[in-house]
Amino acid sequence: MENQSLTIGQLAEQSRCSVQIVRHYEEEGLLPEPPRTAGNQRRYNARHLQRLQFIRHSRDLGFSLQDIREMVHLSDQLGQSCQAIDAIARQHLENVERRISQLQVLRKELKRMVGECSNGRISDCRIIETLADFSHGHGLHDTHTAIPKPRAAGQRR
Amino acid sequence: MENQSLTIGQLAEQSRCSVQIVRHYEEEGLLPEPPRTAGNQRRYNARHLQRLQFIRHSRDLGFSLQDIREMVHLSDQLGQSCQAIDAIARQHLENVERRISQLQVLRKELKRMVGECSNGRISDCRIIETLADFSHGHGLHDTHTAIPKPRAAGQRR
DNA sequence: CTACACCCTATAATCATTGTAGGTTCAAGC
DNA sequence: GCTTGAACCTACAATGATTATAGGGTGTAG
Repeated sequence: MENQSLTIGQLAEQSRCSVQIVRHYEEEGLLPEPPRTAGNQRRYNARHLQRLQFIRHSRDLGFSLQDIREMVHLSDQLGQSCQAIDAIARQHLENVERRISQLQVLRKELKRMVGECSNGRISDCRIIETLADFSHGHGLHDTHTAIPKPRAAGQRR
Repeated sequence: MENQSLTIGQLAEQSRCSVQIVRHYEEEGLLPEPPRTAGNQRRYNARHLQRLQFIRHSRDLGFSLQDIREMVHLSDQLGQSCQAIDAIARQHLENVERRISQLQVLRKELKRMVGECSNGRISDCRIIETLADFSHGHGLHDTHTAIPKPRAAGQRR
């Protein structure tokens, strides 16, 4: 059991996060405040890393920080039932499935659009026409699903 | 050809937008500044409505305001080729398709997670375990696709 | 002419993340 | 022991699209 301490930079690297976002998660109450050196720098241990990876993985799966906050707090109470966590996950799964069907409708319309464009004059452009024409229902009108936009990955540092 | 003028509220209602967002689109250069009454209130005509519907439909399809700005400006130059617009649409279609496959991977993992949770104690919870376990690759790591989050619809006013 | 619904501008909040500015600390090499 | 430079610190602003709030002014029906 290697008990060595990690700098924030090492922690970030090992969890595919930016250094800033690690500090942000601490501020948001997702990651416990680590001890500091005499010079005020954060020093982390393996448990911090584990929690950060939990957060990062959950974000990859599209959970909101609010969802993750709840799951993290729930998971600290080991004796409790995990019904609440299951409920969050099921709710999220529903959102994902709704979002997938919306995007499939959308893909269909986009495909039709680009298929019909013959790269002619703009005055004849089917894309413009399609976008301007609002009269055909396309089932996209109740899109209140909270799938967060994926974060940029692989470009920290 | 009914040439009556619309208040901003009427325009918003007919295009399923909020009043605030109409003003915002004007500020962003997507919607031309309409004439005003002596008392400084905006009065719109049918062409404003048409453009706003173009914008709204494009947003429904997930185009960014930047995309729409380009398309709107391109579409004002009727003689030009519509290659550029086609390129924007194709690019967006690619983003949508990438996003769909990501979400499908994600759905699979979520389904497995909720399937394995037996609503027992948190100490045995498979969901927590799955989220904490970061070791299995799941192909979600390069998610820099710019599909905008769908706006809330049906709750303006 | 008075209500009152609707309009006006300006500014802040949302969400998750990145970027910037200006300063401090740690550790390696000399 | 001292210097250097990378990595750290805090604090704040920006992103993108939209909603919300505050504090007013306008238009029109009764």
